[in-house]
Amino acid sequence: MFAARGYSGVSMRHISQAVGISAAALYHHFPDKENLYLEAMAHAFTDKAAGITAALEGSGTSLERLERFVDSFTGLMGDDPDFRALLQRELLDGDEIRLKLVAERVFLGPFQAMTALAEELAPECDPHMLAISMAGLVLFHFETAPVRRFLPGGRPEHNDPKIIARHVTRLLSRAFGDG
Amino acid sequence: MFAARGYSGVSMRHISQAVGISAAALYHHFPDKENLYLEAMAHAFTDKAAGITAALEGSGTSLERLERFVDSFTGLMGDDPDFRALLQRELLDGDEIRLKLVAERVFLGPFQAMTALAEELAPECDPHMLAISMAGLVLFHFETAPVRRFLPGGRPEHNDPKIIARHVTRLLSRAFGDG
DNA sequence: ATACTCTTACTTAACGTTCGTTAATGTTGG
DNA sequence: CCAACATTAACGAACGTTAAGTAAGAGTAT
Repeated sequence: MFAARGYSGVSMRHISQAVGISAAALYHHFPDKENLYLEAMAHAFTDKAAGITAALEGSGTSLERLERFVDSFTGLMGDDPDFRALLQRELLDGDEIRLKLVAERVFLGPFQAMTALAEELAPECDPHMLAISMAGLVLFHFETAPVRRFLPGGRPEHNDPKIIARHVTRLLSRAFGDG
Repeated sequence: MFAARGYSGVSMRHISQAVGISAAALYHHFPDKENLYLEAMAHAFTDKAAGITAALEGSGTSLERLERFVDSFTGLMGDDPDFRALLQRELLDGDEIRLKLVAERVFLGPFQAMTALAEELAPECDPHMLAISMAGLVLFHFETAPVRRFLPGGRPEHNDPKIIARHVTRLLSRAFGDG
């Protein structure tokens, strides 16, 4: 619900109704709405990054690991749209404390592996920026899904994680493959 | 205010206080909150795309136009953070009608020019997907600004539109520059 | 086995605040 | 004088939250 409607778009009564208990009963389990939200986020974000990091840290050439990363990342975003929405809402609404927490607890591991891969792929490039570019290249295709259908050339298959992965892999391979 | 806090995070009384009139007076100018929001959006989105389209449709080689597009797009996002935030909020919260309206009124022009450029750059590539990739490559650097400072290698200059533009241009040139 | 308490999980009812919105009423410049 | 623009006051609904009470189960002494 937070993924779909945002923090202030979901009331305690909405949640209670969805769970099947009274609104007051929620306060038996969570001290207040903010803590409920934080625990929901912590639950949604737990173990999401493990697969990504594993794909990046496995064996193989840098191009093979790049392809595995893109496959793993697109797969994650395709499988869990709520995770992606929560993430992007947090980027818009999260205060300093929450963003720092998410950065350290969720992003740090995979991001370090991504920068390491970035340095292998393009040593003359800023690894931080290249890592961000790789992630954005994937994420934006999911982020724009609801509007792309109204843009010329938009087809349902463009929302298929496999198709997105192939496109992104090809693009990045062209840039860094024959380095 | 809608860019910073979202639709349900801003009340009519908040707006009235910011404008310096009573909440009731707002209803002299707008029939209700939703229409006020829609007019605010329409205002924020007006003429935003003209510069992008111009950059894409000018003269020069495809690589030159690519560079001009990236410069123009990063400049726009750097100059008007509210526009970017509203755009991303709309992608999260916008219903079908609103998204279709934004797609046709704001995105269609530049997106068509982007797909045309994409076809020149990489005829064997899906132009729709490549256009999205070009946009995402730029936007994600702005979107992640608040969290990148907590990630390794993050430096303030990474938020500089010029630096972002140079990075993205180089990346895309590597992919499509040498045929 | 019965009666007792204690804890856990829940209920209904209500608190005070804020929400979007409307009604009725000034104020004011052309 | 009148249309435009503002005001104050209030409406009912929804908000987050709290208080007080209840039903069910576990553990334990009698």
